[in-house]
Amino acid sequence: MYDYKKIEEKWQKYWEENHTFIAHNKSDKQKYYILVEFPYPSGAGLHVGHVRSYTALDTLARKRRMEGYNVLFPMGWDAFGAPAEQYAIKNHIHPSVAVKENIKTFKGQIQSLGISYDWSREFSTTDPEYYKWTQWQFLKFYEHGLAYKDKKNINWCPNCKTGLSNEDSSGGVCERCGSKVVQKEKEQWMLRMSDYAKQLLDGLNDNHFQDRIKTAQINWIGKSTGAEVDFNIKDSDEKLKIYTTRPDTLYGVTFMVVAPEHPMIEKMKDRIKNYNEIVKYKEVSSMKTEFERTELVKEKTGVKLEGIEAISPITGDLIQIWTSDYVMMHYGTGAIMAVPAHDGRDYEFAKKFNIPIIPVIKGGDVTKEVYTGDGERINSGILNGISNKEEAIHKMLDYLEEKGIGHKKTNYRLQDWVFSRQRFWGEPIPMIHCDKCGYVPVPEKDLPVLLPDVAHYEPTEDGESPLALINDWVNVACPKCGGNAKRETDTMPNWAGSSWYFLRYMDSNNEKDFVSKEALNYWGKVDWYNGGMEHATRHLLYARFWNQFLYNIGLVPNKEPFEIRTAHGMILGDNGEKMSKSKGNVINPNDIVEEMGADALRTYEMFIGDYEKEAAWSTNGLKGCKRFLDRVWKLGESLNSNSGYSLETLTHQTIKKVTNDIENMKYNTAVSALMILINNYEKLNSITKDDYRIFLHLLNPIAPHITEELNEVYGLGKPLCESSWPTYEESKTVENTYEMIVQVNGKVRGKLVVETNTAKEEMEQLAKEIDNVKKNIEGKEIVKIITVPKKLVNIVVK
RNA sequence: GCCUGAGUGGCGAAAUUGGUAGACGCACAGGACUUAAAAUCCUGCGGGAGUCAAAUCCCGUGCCGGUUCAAGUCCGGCCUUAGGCACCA
Repeated sequence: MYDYKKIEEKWQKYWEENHTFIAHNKSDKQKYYILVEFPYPSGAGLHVGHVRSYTALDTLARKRRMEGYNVLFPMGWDAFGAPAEQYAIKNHIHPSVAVKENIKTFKGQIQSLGISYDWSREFSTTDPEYYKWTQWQFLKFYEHGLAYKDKKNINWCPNCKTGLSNEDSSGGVCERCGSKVVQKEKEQWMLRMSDYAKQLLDGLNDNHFQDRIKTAQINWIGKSTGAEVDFNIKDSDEKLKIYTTRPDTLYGVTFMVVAPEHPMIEKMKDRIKNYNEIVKYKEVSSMKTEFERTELVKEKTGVKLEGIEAISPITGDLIQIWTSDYVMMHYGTGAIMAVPAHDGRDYEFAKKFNIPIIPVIKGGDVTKEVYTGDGERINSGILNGISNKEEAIHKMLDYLEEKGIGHKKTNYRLQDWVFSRQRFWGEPIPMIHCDKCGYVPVPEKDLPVLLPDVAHYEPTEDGESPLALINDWVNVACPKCGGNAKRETDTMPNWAGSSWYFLRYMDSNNEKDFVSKEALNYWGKVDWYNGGMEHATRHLLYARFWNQFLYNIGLVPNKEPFEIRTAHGMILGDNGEKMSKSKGNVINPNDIVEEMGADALRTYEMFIGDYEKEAAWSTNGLKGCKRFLDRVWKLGESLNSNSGYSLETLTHQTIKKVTNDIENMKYNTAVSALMILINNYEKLNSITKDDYRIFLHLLNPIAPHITEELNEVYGLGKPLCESSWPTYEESKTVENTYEMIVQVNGKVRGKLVVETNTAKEEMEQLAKEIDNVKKNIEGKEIVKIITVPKKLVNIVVK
């Protein structure tokens, strides 16, 4: 019927030659910045899931341009990191070569879809021209004291031979290879993200993220409010500082627990009679990963610190001190006051080790692990008789502060970002270590620190970066004293490059600066950022942290980088499972473009279901959308020479519906509105050119090729991409008549077409005249009549 | 355990935010065209009762209860499911 392939190629060429989608950094138009997460160009090629979000935001971008905005809609590549490296090792080619190949494949695939990206701004995070600035920004973190090196137990993947962030090792397994993560003590570069916990939390009020995304970030940051309280150690100047959210239960403390790594153990070494036993316990628990400490070990373990005791700051009672790995060193103060009567974990521990339990809240059920909030305080000194939780907490806080024993304290779960990876394929951390001067930053003029061109990049056995083996790269003169020094061989995590790429797009060819001030001021924030739910915590938090830092040191004009953040749902295989080679349910977008055309694929992916939810692929559903496009094509054969809209009301309704639906990401109902319109056109013998043009225009952002072609073939006007988005008149979306519903006791007993402006009294009159209604109210008493204009009449009878 | 969502025909899903439940599409069935098939077009399509056919009636949005003239929508309590957090003090 028509050669979609030819048509798609033709219009893609047209857009390219006419620079239709090139964004300009100077314009009288209002700016609008739309961003979809850039892909990781894996060897597997484009996934139909990519097509969903790219098409969705492309639809928005095309509409915005037609609405008169200067739209920035860029695309690039996130290509550092383990997958590219693994792929390269497996196939015995250099990662940079593999990345280039993969990018070529991806780009070709994306271009065949007709997404309106501004390709002039394309870059890869692996381009030295780009990672030069990633390194430069790392130096800014260092300069401002936010990058530091610290020896600490890190999550270590024995298979990938690299350190992992908490984010990358959740569940105790390596996110990439699935191996069991172990603990390893290593010097790591860290970014002080925990300093930003409050700003990252507060900033969420300054943008419009979808609630589920906002909630995920709030949970991740993990704010909790409570108090820090000092317990004196008997016969010592030492104090044991604890953190609690329930200072109102202070009278119920019967023991204390410190984390095995708590520094007090070392300090009190001489007084702890069973020190050897404690050290042994510490060793055993340090072997366990966080995951084992929290998930696998059901039974509480611990050792009492013999020889030292704490003193309750409010009762003066002596309190035994234990160590147990159910207390974490990195949260709060690494020490807790245990209230076994009202905390499940403390209760378990007390039960096992026969420690006394003192209830302080009436009705608090210890066996059910319940912290009963409200209930009368008993055995609680100054709090006795109070039954409101908040009141009790406040009273205790006031008391603690007055006596100088404790104070209010807010804690966050968010930790510092482990920024080192012992890999080849990442941005080298631009630091030099000199025995005399310590760590010295690489001078700006020497950036970028390029990755050396070598033959081997497999990780080393001892866990050092492969870069450590390359002597003439590692050995370097100290920039400060000129003496012998060594380069840092750790590289940055994959998340580094993606933490500021949205800024670079504003001015991606700038050689003098990471982005020019003018470009930053013009484009400002990303107006609409879309990406996967899997990035709602990590990537999104890192990027916000990075941007907030740049803002705080005066390098970018906005504290929050993204105004709107949305997330698409995954596309699953036709069996409802995640697409994977092993399950044989992978759909290759290339094949679909080949067989049905890009427009059919795009239309189907927009029609498949709620954009935010996951959806199972259906080839039959795809065929239905192809059928729809064929009917759009055929509709051109029934044009008459009249002008104006044949179906004025429906046309205005459809313009309204499609316009609003695209804004609300209700693409599925936008398509269905167009299906309804074409169904109605087909019932007419012929339609006008105006009818056809408006229809093509509304469909254009979703199916851009076929609509441009038909617009040209029938000489309906200038290309749609160069025309203004259709507008509707509210008054014309309203029908002259409507179907009035008549109910008796809430049940539909009749329907009647009446004029839209029919008065209430007349509606009631007409309602009572319907035979079936008469039948239903006959011989009964009318209690009342509810009349809703333009909708219904409900007669209530007894 | 805590925090978000979601649960509607055979299937993907709609429902103006309290006002005709199932739009639109798929699948299926019957018919037209064809030597035939595909494609295309027309008709039907939640379940049940009723009828030659209708009209009409009953049931139906995870379960139980409530508010209301009216509930998929609001309230209370459960169940299932997806995601986030989690010995976090």
